[in-house]
Amino acid sequence: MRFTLLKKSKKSRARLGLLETAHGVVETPAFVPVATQAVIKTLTSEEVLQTGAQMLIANTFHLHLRPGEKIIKSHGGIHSFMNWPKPLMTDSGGFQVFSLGFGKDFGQGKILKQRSNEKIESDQQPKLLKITEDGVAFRSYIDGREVFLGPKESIKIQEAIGADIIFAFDECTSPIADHDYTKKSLLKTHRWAEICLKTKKSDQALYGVVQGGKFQDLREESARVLGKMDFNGFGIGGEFGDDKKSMSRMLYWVTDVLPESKPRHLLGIGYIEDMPWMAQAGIDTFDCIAPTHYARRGIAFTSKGRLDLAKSAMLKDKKPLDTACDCFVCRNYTRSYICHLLKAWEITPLKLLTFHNLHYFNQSVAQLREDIKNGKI
RNA sequence: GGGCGCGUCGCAUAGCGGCAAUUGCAUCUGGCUGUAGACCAGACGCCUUUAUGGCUACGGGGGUUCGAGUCCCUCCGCGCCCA
Repeated sequence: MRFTLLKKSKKSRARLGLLETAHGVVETPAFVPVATQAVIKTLTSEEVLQTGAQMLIANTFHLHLRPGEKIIKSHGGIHSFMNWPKPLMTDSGGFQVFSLGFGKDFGQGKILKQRSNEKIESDQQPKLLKITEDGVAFRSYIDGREVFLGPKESIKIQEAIGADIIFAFDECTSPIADHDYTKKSLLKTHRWAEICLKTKKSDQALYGVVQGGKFQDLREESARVLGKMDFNGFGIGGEFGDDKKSMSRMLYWVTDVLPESKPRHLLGIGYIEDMPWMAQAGIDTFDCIAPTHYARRGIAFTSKGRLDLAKSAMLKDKKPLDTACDCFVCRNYTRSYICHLLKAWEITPLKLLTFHNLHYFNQSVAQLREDIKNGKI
């Protein structure tokens, strides 16, 4: 993989770049749709291409559980398995340490939505999994068997899956973890990072993952320590504060320290309205489940905000999802029709909404690239 | 004409003497940011000083009982069977 910086903004840390991989070039900043189980739910790979997607991210933990990396390897890798010709990333499973661990225990996402008195303190363990020095003992949600994933295991699985860019196995920490817990977790993530680098034999690009939660000293330490390691790029993960300002500030701490020449991927963040400040903080790629996830809940993202197509009022609305959008869904279908299909419990509206949302997200980043090119950002 | 069965929140269901009353659908309102979830949570008789509060409620009327959606009588409506 090669990363080329085409332009650096004079107004901010925003940058325009090219990420070249064996499966093609990604123009950055780029949005990366989430294909957890080697599919963008409801769409074929051909349709995903038509949304303007440049790169997808699949998930090591989920693909390891099902169908297992051997099956994928037997197809010659994930690209041919899912018939996706363009670049691919795999997430390491580090997020599942959180989402199936403390995230589940406390019903919390990685963005603190409401203050609570609950705290995760040093040496505390989640209920459903066990975090040790060597990795994490998960329990499969499919058959209940124990599944162990550590830095070595994750890398070996990711090599078998065969994405262009893979991530180091990390622990994504919770917004309610205290400084002590976050620091210990961070040091372990750093030790795991070394093991990942040592384990990898393939020529895939490997990104280290910066952690450190909401704590400036830890974020900076993480960026500094990982930044000196021989990674091809960096993921920025973990919790992201409790409002957009603190999220943005947190990114500056990190991009201040990370080597400028290497690509940065912000893990799991990216509503439309987040894109500009993320780019301004120096983020090159980012993934987010929002467009696909919300689509299956009947929500369209539009230039006027979110639109809930399940609301009965939509049944009489003959406008397209977004009057400013030129995707095939907006050219050919009305809100009324999509509302009808949702109420009739048909599966097609989930596809139409997924397509539109992805198209809209990809259009928005394309516009962002234009804005950087034209010096607006 | 005779026999039997059934009428409970928009629809469908539970209930077999302590009930403003189960569940599903529908409806409404929230939530969702490296995806286990076409998901999750809440509301859904009316009123208010939102309360271990008041009122009105299980087809209509009457009765038994401290207490009835639940038992009895009767009427109305619906269904099935026999003539």
